[in-house]
Order: sequence, then C-alpha cells, then structure tokens
Amino acid sequence: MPELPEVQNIIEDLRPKISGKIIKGAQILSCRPGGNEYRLLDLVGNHVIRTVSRKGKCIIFELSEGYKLLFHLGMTGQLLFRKDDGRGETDSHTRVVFFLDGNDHLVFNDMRRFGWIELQPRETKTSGYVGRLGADALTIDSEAFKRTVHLRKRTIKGVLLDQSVISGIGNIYADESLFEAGIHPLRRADTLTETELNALYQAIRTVLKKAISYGGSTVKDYKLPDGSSGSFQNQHKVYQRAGKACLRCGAKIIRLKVSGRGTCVCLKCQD
DNA sequence: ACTATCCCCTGACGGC
DNA sequence: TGCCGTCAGGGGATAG
Repeated sequence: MPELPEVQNIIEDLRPKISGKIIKGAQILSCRPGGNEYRLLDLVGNHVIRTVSRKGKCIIFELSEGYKLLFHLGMTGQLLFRKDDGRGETDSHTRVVFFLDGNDHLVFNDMRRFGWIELQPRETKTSGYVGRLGADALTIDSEAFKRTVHLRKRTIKGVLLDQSVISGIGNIYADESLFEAGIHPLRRADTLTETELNALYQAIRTVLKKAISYGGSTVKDYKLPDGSSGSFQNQHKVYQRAGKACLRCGAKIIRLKVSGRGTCVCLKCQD
C-alpha cells in the first residue's frame, strides 16, 4: 500500500518528467458506481503542471491558474508515466488516463478502487482530505511530535495511523517504526516516557528515510511511475513476518489486531 | 476524544 | 475444478 516512502518516490520520479507539461485532457475508463471524484476531470484541459509535491500520502499537482489536482492511491493505486511508443498502456484496472503534451501519458490504475482523484478549482480553501491532514511525518519537528502524541489517550499505533495527527504513516511503517523504537503498539500514547517519545521520533525518521532510499516497499501492487518496484519489503523487520524469528532476538514474531489493523510485534523487543 | 463496527472493492487463498 | 467464505486494509460514516 502506498505510504509516505512510496508516495515520495512517485513524486520524485514524476517531477522531472511532467513539470511544465500541459494536461491536454483526461479519459475516464471506469470509476466507482456513484462516485463523483472524477466529475471535474473535464476541467483539466490545457492546464500546465507547475509543481509536483505531496502531503502525507496525498499527491498534489499545482496547476496553472491556481488549480490543484490531488491523488490518493488508497491500497492499490498506481500512477504510471508512459511515453506514447505504441505499447498498450492501460489494463483492466486503469481508471483514468491523462494526456500530456508530447504524447506522454499519465495512467491511474487502481485494482481495488480505494484511491481517488480530485480537481480543486482556484480559490478553493484547503479543506477536505488535505485540510484535515496533520503535519507530515518527515516534516514535523521533535517537540511538536512529542507534544501532540503525548496528548493522546489511544494506543500509540492508533495515533500513528491517524492521518489527522501525523500524516504519511500507514500499517507497514507504523509496525516497523514501533519495532525500531522498541515500543509495543498497544501502549497508550500518553504513557510513553520522554525517552520513548524521542526514540519513536527518531525511529520514524530512520525507517521512512531508509524506505525512501530503497524505493519504498512493493508488497503487492505498488510500482514507481516508470514501472519498477521498490525493495524495502526485503528490509522489513516485523511487517508480514508473523511466526518467523525476530531478526534482533530470535523470539517468534506474533500477530495481533490494533485499531482494526493486522499488527506484527516482537514481545521481547517491544514493551 | 476515542472505540468499535461496517462499508467500499477485488484478488488470493483455504476448505471441502 | 470450482464454489464459497474469509481476509487484506485507507479512509469515511455512524453508533456508542
């Protein structure tokens, strides 16, 4: 599932390829029944892509005249850049194709349809999903992180997954960061000590930055815009390793459910 | 403010 | 082989 490191790789891959390009049009191949997220796509004609950025897991294109094009990849979304070289560039999961100048294409695939696209007209105040997002997990400073986390009475994993508190961390990196910091996912956030909060803050940065440098985690469907896969899945210490030996201490990794999500933990390393 | 639960969706997988 | 139930999970909605 695309989380912060995957989305960061996507925008870094896309930025030099599409910055300054004109979106000439979009073709909607299929959208969710009753969904209205693609309704505004026909407004895209002839807007220039000024910047490519992200906040949390949300990809943000700033277009000319103040428009913004937002993408959320959900569980299985892909944003692929294709040169028009005659090869088939769509498949049965393609939802939208954007046509850029120079016959380049941007293809949005989403097998499970949890992703969405939204075009925000100019003057739209930041609201909706992006407006509700908390500080980005790689941007937030140590003091702000500790302050906001320490206020919460929920489980620490629940806090990390809550995009309105800190944005960008999903199930993979919540588990990996908590393991790295030696903290049990069911700990109440407000019981974490200063030392533990510092460790967690650093663990998140370490894990996310390392994951970015590995191209992200390709667990099932994630691909970079050039079609390549990430390799951080080979570096996972706990995620999807239930029943296997902890790489640090050898104890068996167990699986539980926290905040409705499958959670892998080493009871010996995390408390 | 927080938890629990359901829903969306499709492919993989296990049981029979 | 094939049918059927279950699971996976980001985020929204709703009830408690």
